Amino acid sequence: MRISEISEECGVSVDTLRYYERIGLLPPVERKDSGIRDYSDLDVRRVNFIKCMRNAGLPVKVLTRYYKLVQQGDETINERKAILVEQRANIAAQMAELQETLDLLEYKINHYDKVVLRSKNTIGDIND
Amino acid sequence: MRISEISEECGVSVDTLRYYERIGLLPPVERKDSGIRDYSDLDVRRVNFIKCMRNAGLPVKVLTRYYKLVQQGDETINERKAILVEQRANIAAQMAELQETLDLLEYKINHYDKVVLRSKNTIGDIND
DNA sequence: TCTTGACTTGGAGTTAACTCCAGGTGTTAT
DNA sequence: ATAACACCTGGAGTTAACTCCAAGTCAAGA
Repeated sequence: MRISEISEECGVSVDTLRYYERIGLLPPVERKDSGIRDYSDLDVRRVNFIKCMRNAGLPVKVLTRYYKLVQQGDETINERKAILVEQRANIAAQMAELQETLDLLEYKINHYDKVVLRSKNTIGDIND
Repeated sequence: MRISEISEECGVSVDTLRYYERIGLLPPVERKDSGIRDYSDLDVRRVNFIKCMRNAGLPVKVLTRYYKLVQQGDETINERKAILVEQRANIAAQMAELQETLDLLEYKINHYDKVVLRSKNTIGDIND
């Protein structure tokens, strides 16, 4: 699979794919004789996973560390799991914060609705 | 209120407060005769709001635009509300993505648990 | 064969949002 | 009055994560 294809399939730019490889987040990708990258199905799965994690804001560094451990084999299973557990906690915390913000926005939007309604009859208040 | 106080109270660094003022996210703050900033209660509320929104990832630019509109008065109420509504949608979408990531992490962590258990009796599998 | 388009590399540039610094001024406690 | 400390400014530096570029190579169709 050529780079443009995996890029398309995973929704990650070709520049980003090469960048990930450069920094070691992706392993050195197989090449054809001509030197052109030839991504495997495993690569596709990995890129998809990375994309999902990046979407949630996991730092590239964390993912890189994770895959370094994967590469080191079974001794690192506990450490790997610890990373995932930690990131799960981070995301849960982040969701709680988003919910707070959402509530505040809800309140504000609601407030605007009231002001807009009121100002049809009386003089509008300033609100911020 | 001095800058270190509002910084403490809102959990925003003094550098960031001055930075926000420089870029127009905060209005020019009142000064004492000596030139030292003197934040008002309104400023505190605004900084708290900004902090909450920044926490949720709202870009500084969006917040700046919002406050420019606030400053322009009541004609901009609909536009302001539209910004809030849009951001609410963004956050909701973001939460959905986080949930997906959370589910995937849950699955993986669970998978690790199984592998760890299994490897107590048999030979451990590679997992990634 | 020639052109077109996708691929390669190393390195430089970009963006957001801070964060830090040097050099200077003001305020307060002893 | 002098030391210590918080404040001021303009500007430079930092970090993450890309994104773009120039100059060159390779493969496939007219």
